[in-house]
Formats: sequence, structure tokens, C-alpha cells
Amino acid sequence: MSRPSPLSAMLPRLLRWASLDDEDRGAILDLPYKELRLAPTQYLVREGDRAQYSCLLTSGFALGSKIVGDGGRQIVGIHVAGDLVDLQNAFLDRADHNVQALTAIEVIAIPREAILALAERRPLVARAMWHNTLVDAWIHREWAANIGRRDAKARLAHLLCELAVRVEAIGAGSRYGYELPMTQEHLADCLGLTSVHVNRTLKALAQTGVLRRQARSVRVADWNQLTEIGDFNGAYLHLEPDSGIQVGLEPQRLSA
Amino acid sequence: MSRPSPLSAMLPRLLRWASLDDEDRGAILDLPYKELRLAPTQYLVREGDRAQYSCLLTSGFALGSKIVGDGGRQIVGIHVAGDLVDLQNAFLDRADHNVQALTAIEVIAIPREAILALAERRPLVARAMWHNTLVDAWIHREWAANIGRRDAKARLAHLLCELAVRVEAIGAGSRYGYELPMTQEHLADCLGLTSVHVNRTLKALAQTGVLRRQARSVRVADWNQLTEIGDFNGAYLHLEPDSGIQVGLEPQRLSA
DNA sequence: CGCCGGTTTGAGTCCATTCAAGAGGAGTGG
DNA sequence: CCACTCCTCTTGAATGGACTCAAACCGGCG
Repeated sequence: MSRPSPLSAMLPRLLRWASLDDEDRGAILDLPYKELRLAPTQYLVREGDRAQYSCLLTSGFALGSKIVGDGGRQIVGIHVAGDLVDLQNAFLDRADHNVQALTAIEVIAIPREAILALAERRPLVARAMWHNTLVDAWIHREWAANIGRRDAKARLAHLLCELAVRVEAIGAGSRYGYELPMTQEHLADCLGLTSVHVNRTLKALAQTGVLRRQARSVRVADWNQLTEIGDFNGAYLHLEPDSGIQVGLEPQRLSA
Repeated sequence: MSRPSPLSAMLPRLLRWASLDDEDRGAILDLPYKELRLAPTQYLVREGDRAQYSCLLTSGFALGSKIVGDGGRQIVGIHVAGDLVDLQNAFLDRADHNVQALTAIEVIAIPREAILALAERRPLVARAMWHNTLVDAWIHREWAANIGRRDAKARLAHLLCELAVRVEAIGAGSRYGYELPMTQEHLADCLGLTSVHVNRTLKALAQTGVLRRQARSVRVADWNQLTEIGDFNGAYLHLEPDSGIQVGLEPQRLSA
């Protein structure tokens, strides 16, 4: 008996978005691919590359970033095991951002033509991948709101909440305590802050008692208070059942 | 002879992303829909709604926004005529952000089930819509970088460049001069600034001579300098042919 | 005419940055 | 095993960009 294809790691993610039949699954497992291993700091794709592959991250952490004119870096997304990375490379001529290994990572790279062909033959798989993209866009909007309209303490708390939930969802820890392989400079580049200020803000959070930090691990002493400080509602991650809670003001019907 | 279906306004946008045959086009034109007109400030969807429609904006300007805990507003996107708005509503249970009319707008609302059915029957249409979503995500990443890592002057210049190119692309003006129906407070909420500071920054830009502003119109005296100040590369809008310019550092091949 | 939303301007404050220096830790090599 | 280096974290002091508060101005409109 052969060991299961590494592509099977793609199934849970896609099944989150659509129910796929045996033919759909078979088509996924038949995709051509190559496995890659990258050491920390190595680039999977660089902004401007004519990237030919879309990737599935099977282990480790990666991050997406953009460099602005004066050399500043903005991290635009964090990827954990199971995430589909660079689906946009299937369509867009050039990579719009860097993807870099944060820890040692393992990646399945799938040629863009294979992704496109799969999407054309298997509508439900296409739907699942599209859905995944829509969730990514949602996450981006959350980040924009976080960076643009919250102060440093709330921004940081919000990010730590997001990471907690995502790490917990892949079984790599719990929201009350998890390993975070990011430096304070990484956090700063996610949040539009400087590492110095992240350091001070982290200290301030620790002093209020909501979290304790040693080395690269985060211990959340008071989850509710952390979500409070960070103005965090995890619905956008789509990792928990719909709470049914209305987050807006009075709902208004769509009317002609 | 009947007047052309308002749905035909959807074709140019989708044809930008995929070449569709007659059957594809027919399926689009057969979509059920209703036409809506909204006055300025009216909401098309509110965050938290169970939205049942995806929309095509056929005239006017709209904007997407999120409200954070302390009442602050972050604008997460600006929509112009021809844009597909709220495609995510076809999949996601609840709207993740508000969509609000900036000017008087006309909208074609299509039931989510119809979008899903179309995507399932017509793979190339699905592909075009997916592609559109990927471009949206790219735009979001640009915004994150803009808000997180540029100073006020560059942020504002970048936004004015983006709007110039988009307005030009729909034939509603030229990048050297266009009508902008946004208040300074709107601009501020796009950029993570306050309206007071936008006012001062606008004045500073005017004083360097790159632009002149009267009332709601923007005149760009020196386009190149404005793109310079705003660190703007319009590739992400996908409105102009690929310049072939490498924006990253030395490209690096994907290798095992 | 008087209101109203938006713009403009000023003065003072504060959050976050910059610059700088030192401490802690992990890995490397002699 | 220790010296050395490189990163990261930590802290202090000074600076500055953007904010807050507030008032005045302006044009459009009922």
C-alpha cells in the first residue's frame, strides 16, 4: 500500500467550503505537484515574479509581505499549515507580494495550469477555491480596519486573538497558550507599528494581566478580556459555527 | 425590439478576466435580477446582515466600510460603475462589511442562488468571477500596505492615483482631472487618518504644485510626481497592459 | 436669511517614532 | 569550554507626526 498523497492535505480545507464527491476528490489527488522544503527566511515567491505555481502549506508558518518605496515592510497575511497560498498565481501574471517562510516549512506546489484545468472540470472544487479566496479577502478587510482604526494595544490584542484561534483550529495549541514563532518586528510589520512600540505595548498588556509572554510563547490568562481589548470577533475566520450574533446596527432590508 | 438587459453591463467586467462564449453570455443575461436605486448615504448592505444578493454597480460610486469598537469607521473599498460588489454574499452567511451609496447609485441585485447556479453550470463564468475576487484581494493588500506603512502624504497621493486610474478606466474623467464625490472625511476613513489631517495634507500637496483642488474635483498637474510621492504602481488594478517592469528584487526561481 | 454639512485654521497634546545603548540568548568556531 | 557574533528584546530620552478640541469660514439650499 502506498502512503497517502500529500495532496490529501488539501481536502480538509476545501471540504470546509463545499461538499465534494469522489470524483472531485479524485481529481484533486491526481493533481501534479512537487514538494518543497524551505528554511526560515527563504522566499517561496517574490513580488514581481512570474509565478507558475499555487501552493498548499502543509507544515510550518509563512507570511506574505509587501515592500513600500522607502523600504518599509507591511505583512499582509500569515499562513498556517493547511492554508492555500498564492491561489492568485493561477490567474495573475505577476506575484503581487512576497511569500516567505517564517519557520521551516513544507509546501506542495501545483502548476497554475493544473489549478485552472481542475477548476474548469470540477465546478464544486472551483467553488471551494473561490470561497476560500473570498474568506481571504474578508481577512484582508479585517486587517485594514485593524491597522487603520485601532490604537496599538487593540491592534496587537486583535492580532494575538486571530493567531490564537487559527493555531487552535489546526491543533497546534490552544487559544489559552500557543507557540508563536514571530519576532516583535514581525508583529510590528503586521500592525503598521515599530518593533520598539510593539515591545512596550506587549509589556503594557502583560501588566494588565491578560497575557504572559516568555520567549516565543503566548499564554492568554483572560481570553474574554483580550477579545474585549482587541475588539475581536472571530467570525471572519470561519472556524467556528455561526454565532448568530448581529454585529451591525439595526438590520435593513434590501428594498427597491 | 427590447432594450438591452441591464445585465449586459456585467459582460465587460467579466470579459476582462475570461473569454466567454455565446452560451456563457446567454447564461449571464438570463440571470434573475432586480434593479435598485439608492440615494447618497443609503445602505445597500449592513455588516451582520444575512445578505441574499450579490450586486453589480451600474452607475455612481459606493463604498465599503467597517465600524470598529470605539465607533471609528474604516473604508475598505471604493466601488465605481461596472464593479461587482458583494460577490462574497453568494457564499458567506453574513455580510462582513457595510456597502453604502456615496452618490446616487443604480444597482443590479442578483440572488445568491442564481450566482451559485451560474458558477456551477458555466465554468468560465465562475473563473471570471473568481478572478475578479482575486484582484479585489490584491487591492486590499495594497490598501493594507498603504495604511500601514506610508505617511499621510504618500497615503493620500496613492489613493488619489488609484482613483484617477479607475475613474479614467470607466471613462468618467481623466487621470489629469476628475470629479471626486468624496468628502475629506471619506478620504480620512480610507486612509486611517482624521479629516483635519487630510485637509492639511491636501493643502501641502497643493502647495508643492502636483495637484489643485476645487470643491469636489481633482486636477493633477504633475501625474508622474504624484505617483512618485504616492509610491504608486497601478499594476494591481489590472487596467493597463502588463508593463513588464519587475517591482521586486532579483527574482528567485522556485526550486526543490 | 439662517441653517447645515463640509472645509479651513490654530493651539495644545499625545501616541508612536527615532535614535541610542545595553542586556539576554542561541549558535559557532577556535 | 569559552569567546565571539548575531539576533532579538528591552529600556530611556527626545522628537515629531497625527490627533483633539475648538472656532471660524464657506457655499448651497430650504
